[in-house]
Amino acid sequence: MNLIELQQTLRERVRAAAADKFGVELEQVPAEVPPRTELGDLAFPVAFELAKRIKQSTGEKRNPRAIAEELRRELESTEEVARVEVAGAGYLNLFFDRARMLSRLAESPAVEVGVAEESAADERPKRMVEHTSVNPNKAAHIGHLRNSVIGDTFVRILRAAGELTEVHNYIDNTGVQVADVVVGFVHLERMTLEDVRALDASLKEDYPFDYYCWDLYARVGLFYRGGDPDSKEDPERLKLRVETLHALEEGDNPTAALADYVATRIVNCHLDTMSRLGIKYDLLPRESEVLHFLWSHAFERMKASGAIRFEAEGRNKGCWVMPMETHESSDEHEADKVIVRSNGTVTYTGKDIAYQLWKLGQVELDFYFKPFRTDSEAHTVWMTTSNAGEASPSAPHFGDGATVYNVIDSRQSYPQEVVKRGVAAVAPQVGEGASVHLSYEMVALSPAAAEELGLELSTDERSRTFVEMSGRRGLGVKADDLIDRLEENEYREVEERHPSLSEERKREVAHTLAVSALRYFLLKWTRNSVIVFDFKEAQTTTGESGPYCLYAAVRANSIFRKLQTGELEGARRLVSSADTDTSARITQVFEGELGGELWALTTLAGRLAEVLAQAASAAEPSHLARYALSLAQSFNTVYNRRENRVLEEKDAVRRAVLISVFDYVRKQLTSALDTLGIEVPERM
RNA sequence: GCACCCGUAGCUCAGUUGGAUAGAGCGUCUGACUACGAAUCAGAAGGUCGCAAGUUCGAGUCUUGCCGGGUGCACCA
Repeated sequence: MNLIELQQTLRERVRAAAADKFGVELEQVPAEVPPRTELGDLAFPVAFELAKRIKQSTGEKRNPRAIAEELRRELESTEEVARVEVAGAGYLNLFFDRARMLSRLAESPAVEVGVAEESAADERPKRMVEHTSVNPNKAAHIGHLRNSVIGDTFVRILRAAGELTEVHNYIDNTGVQVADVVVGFVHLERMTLEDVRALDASLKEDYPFDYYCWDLYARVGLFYRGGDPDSKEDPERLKLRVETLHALEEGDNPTAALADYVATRIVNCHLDTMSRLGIKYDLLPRESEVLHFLWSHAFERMKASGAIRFEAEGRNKGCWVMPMETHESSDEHEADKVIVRSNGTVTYTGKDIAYQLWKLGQVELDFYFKPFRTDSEAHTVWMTTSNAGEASPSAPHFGDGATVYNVIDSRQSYPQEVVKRGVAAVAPQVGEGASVHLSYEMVALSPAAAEELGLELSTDERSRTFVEMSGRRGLGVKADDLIDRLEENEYREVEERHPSLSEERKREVAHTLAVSALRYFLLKWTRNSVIVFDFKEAQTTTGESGPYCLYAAVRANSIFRKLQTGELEGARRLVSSADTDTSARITQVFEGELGGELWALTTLAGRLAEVLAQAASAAEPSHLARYALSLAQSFNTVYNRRENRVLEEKDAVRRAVLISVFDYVRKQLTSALDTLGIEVPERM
């Protein structure tokens, strides 16, 4: 039995007792963790609610404390509960049987991360998570990292909470951004597909293809503005973009072939970048297939359901639009959203509705799938394809999700709202609840970080609290540069502390620490908070950081390396023995200030499953990040006390309790960190 | 103008479906190592939770109004 199950049992008891003794049917029984351990392990503030309900139904005024007293006896008969106190105005405070709980917790299996792989017989509703979705025309930047890390961590949380997931990284391979880079290659550099291939092959490791495109894209932007970054775009030059875009949508021509080469190459670069952070995908759905396979079918459904209408006159004459009544229109802004332009092309929002309908199993047509690439751990990521000849018969069953989570920055909340409404209008049976916009705020840089990455700042910018990224000003940080920098910083620390490690090991540890610093930094804030990246803050070991959490786990592990063989098993046997004398002595270990602190650590470690469930339902990875930190903090506090030194402990029972608690804590902490995508190294 | 998000300690932020004395980190000050790993820990100082009403046994949390900040409102994505 874990804490969640016990809580559930106790809730049921309270509910039954309320019905039995007071004739009140409670829909839910809120439970909470008391503010201090002295007040117990679990509290039910249920007597207040009952007093109110009794008064409502019978008019009789009952004192909450008296009600709590009556419920007390009911709860005390539970095996795991040592005693119950009525406190304050009527709180029911429960104290667990510490010896019994320790043996239960010590036996419980660790939360398993990522093992809940799908199988053909899996009946669980599928949670679709789309994240990353970076335009495949240049290197990924720091803002994309927040998207990917939030998305990937959310996937890990869902899996750890027992859910079935499918991870998508949408590839907009026929959009404006790809077209612009193609304009650069074709019109600025006068290159053919063969030239681009040759160029790609000639590029060195420190300036790869995605970096090249990053610069080329900036040059194209400048070209559209006639060479002046502050002037307007020249309509004549923009015609090249439109021509290119048309060629991409038509397909089967040299321009489209070049675009396909660029997009596919950049997708590979993005996958490489994300893979450095342990991020993987199941499927790469491409816009080209959404257009070819889904659009016409989805369009018919949208028309048939009345979700969209044709405008015969007015501002949107000739367009198919989705009416948005709740948004007031004004002279300047039309509230209705255009889905199909008057020239017959589809807007991004239109394609997104079609794609979302497919993800939810509401469009019957299907794509072809081909394996795109397989990583070192034999995980294959698939890609959609229009070419039936490439279709793999062994492709997994994609789509047919029950819920869709789209990790997209908060600036796109309006179009996401349109998509949600559109889907619900076409498929009322899935409704709006099936579409979740997992929005997050932007990432800026601290002035110190910007300068560390080689950006030139004005004196004004240097004095501000953060520097905003700006593509136009060239103020941008490539994800790989950022990760490189983090790894270099950590490498210096590792070299100083463990000069005897092999070069390879040092690099490995530095990499692990860098990933922990970056992922933790991106995850510790709630999603709707703007974050300011700073190397010092991310890589500190004394504050709220990944390395701090790792240090606690590494220290815990080092104890177990020094224990005698079999001692851990012996300790487990001792704490799980039913012997009343032993359990009395175990209970004693948890008494007093020192024991209370140890007990608080134990119950905190026991809350992982509960935290995972909350993080999953709130779609908020920062809950888990905060939990990991507090567990690491509590462990460090307990660990630091001289009285708690395991290896010096002479009393056999106390030693066994310390071993069991620390073993449980390190397991829970490791699971929590694993779920955050942070791996615990042997040394650091 | 309309919609969404945010105002909590000097700074940056947490705060579960409304619950007990509002918490962290940084910064400041004072302490603890020939170490089960000090990349750590302990202690101190620091708050009219933007303002004002309302609902409630109970409000940082819910409602309304105001003040202040951010974002979005294309036949771009």
